[in-house]
Amino acid sequence: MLSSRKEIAETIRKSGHRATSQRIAVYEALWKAGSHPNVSEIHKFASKTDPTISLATVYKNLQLFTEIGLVNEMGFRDGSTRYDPDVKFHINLVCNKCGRIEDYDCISFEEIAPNLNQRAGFEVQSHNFEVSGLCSSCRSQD
Amino acid sequence: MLSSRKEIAETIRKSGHRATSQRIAVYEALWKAGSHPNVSEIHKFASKTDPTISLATVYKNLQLFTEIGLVNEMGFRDGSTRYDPDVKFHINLVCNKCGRIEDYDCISFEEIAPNLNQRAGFEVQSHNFEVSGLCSSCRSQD
DNA sequence: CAGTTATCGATAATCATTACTATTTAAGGT
DNA sequence: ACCTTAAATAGTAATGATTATCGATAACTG
Repeated sequence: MLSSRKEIAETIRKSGHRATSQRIAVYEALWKAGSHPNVSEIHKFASKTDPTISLATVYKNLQLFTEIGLVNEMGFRDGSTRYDPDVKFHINLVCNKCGRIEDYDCISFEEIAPNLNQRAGFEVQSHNFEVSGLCSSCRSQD
Repeated sequence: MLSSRKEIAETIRKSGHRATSQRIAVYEALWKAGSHPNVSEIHKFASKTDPTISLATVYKNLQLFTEIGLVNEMGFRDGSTRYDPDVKFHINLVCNKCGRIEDYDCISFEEIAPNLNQRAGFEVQSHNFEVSGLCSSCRSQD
């Protein structure tokens, strides 16, 4: 996690892009907007810092952050697209009833698919491991 | 895989739904439409069997098949939703450049997250494991 | 500090998905 | 085989998410 605005700005510049105030607001909003926020949730939080920030700007910057590896963009089974600034490999447990997403730590990706790069010639850039079903609290309600 | 129409029809009826000709056409199209088809690809193939089948019908039946476990519905990073009649656990390697999706077999889900049900109280209904990056042929083009 | 050009805001356009409704049809009982 | 009836369908309108467009603005370079 990049904590200071200076640090965020430098990371963006290093990737060859301009460190605008909107970009920094979007990056900060990513962390404030709770776990696995979608675009409109991120926009809501970015608006607190910059009340005139456009939804289109949020979209474009999330795309940029995805390209430069600052955030993990994920498509879910229900069609929603969500973002996670925590790029560490983990399982997302998605409840089909209440919709909550819970992170679950498991063995490393290297243990799951050893030497994927050499075996399949595939260069990994990001992961999304979604497991959907029923969470404990929804199961006990029936 | 259910091969005969009679077998498909029986499976649908067992789930408490009507075995319509459109449903059977959608199920058969799922296999004919190549690997990980999206809705419009499935609709295209189902139209060959039933030229008047509606896109809305394809949507509704894919939803039904997902509910009764006949197909795996998956959301991808690029926002697309695709369907896989092969519900066996595997990794989908998605190339960010050419878009091709390649299946990759790995260790079982039980080995990745042992006793998930007991540990997290989570009842698993489906998986989608997406790994995106660059495939071997796109890498060698640079 | 001025010039260049990436980026922004606002909004229109596009695309995927869902909602709606009159009509058709599968399945069960006679 | 024929009714009955509720489920399912076709066609289309409505919705919602994402992308495209473009004139205005501001970040970086020298």
